[in-house]
Amino acid sequence: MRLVIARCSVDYVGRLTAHLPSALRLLIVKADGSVLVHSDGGSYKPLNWMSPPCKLTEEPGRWTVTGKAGETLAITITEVISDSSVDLGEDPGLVKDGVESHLQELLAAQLEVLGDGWRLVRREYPTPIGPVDLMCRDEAGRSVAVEIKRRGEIDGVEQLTRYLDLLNRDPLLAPVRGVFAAQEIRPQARVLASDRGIRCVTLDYDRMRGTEDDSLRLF
Amino acid sequence: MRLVIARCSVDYVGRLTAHLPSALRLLIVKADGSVLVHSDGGSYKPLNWMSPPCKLTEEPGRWTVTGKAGETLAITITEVISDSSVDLGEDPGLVKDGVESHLQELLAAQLEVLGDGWRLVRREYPTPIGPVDLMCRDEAGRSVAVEIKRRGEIDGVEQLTRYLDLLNRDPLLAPVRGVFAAQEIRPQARVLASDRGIRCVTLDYDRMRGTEDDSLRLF
DNA sequence: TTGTTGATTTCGCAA
DNA sequence: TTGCGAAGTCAACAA
Repeated sequence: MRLVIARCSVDYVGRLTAHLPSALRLLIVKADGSVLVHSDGGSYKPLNWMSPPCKLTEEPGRWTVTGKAGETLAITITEVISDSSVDLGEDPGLVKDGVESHLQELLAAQLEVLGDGWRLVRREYPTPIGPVDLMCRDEAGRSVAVEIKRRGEIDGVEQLTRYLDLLNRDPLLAPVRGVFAAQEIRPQARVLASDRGIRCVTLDYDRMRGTEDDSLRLF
Repeated sequence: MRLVIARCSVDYVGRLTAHLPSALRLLIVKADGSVLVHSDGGSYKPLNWMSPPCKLTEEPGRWTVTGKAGETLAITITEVISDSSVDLGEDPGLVKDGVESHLQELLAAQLEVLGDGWRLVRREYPTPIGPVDLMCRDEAGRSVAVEIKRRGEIDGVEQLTRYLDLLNRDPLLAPVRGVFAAQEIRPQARVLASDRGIRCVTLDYDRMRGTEDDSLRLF
């Protein structure tokens, strides 16, 4: 990794055209050739960048980075404050926990959260417009489509509605009811779901994870 | 801006829980207190970070960054390779060109892409649930609502559907047809649009921009 | 302040 | 490889 503090102006031409007037900035060149142009603020997103795969050509006072699809990042450098390189080696990578797939996994294993006697038909039940998170049968054997979100918003209710419209055209499944399950459900989403006869269920992630731990402890 | 090259492990607890095993990484502390943890690869996104507003507490071998909503980023440092600071000053910021608004502008000026004899009623035609990108009349004077996206996905079709539902309640406009125009339209969005009687049009941005240039060259 | 929409989105999974 | 949905999305803009 190479770190350069320099006064530079930057021009990007690709999906869009963008220009950065001259100023002091941090330029990062990563091992894969990608380049980031950071200012001393904003967010984690650079002012400008080039994603790998790309190629950096260096001339005095001018860097040209060319991407795979022909995008170019042209950096004009008028003053270099510092320029250093360091070998960081491979990174072992990030370990995440707590995302939607885990919620889906937990709920699939704990269908009793939705109702006693419920059975799982399958996870990621395929439809022409995308997979339904969980397809179930309730205690009376009736079809239920379950949409799971970390945060329940209107989009999720729309998504479930589309699935239900489609699934209800299948005489082998119909009638199919809907359950919208999320860690947190926004009031607007709750209203819309209610209006469409969709049941909302708030999931307690910590408790569900705890239940999983408990069951593991039994062995 | 402060740049530190250090061997560190990182733990984030917030919306999710994440852990980074010990490795050599670049730590960036920006003027607003935000912290980025970068490895020598990936994209412009850091492995881990804390967005402003936040507060950095530094003890020997341990940084604790606390966000506004109580999220914490704990960095345990076992070896410091380098540690330097530099004042970059304010950044003049980025100037962009070529996004969705430009597509809308181009299509409004080249309605023949949609059909001969079409007329523009207005851009950003207002409705109670948001503006329709283009409201037109076709060669026979029939109303057409046009939704423009850079990439056409299901959400865009839903959006246009909501507009059409609403517009068709207005006897002065009804019946209103829909056109979904985008540089690239995803198959699922195409299926949904087709199912709802919405016409899909793929826009060639470079060609449309070229046409604009051609017309400019006439003067 | 809150909600909505776009993004040079990036990232990860599955077909 | 490609398509598609999620993201600690971020960020700009309107109500």
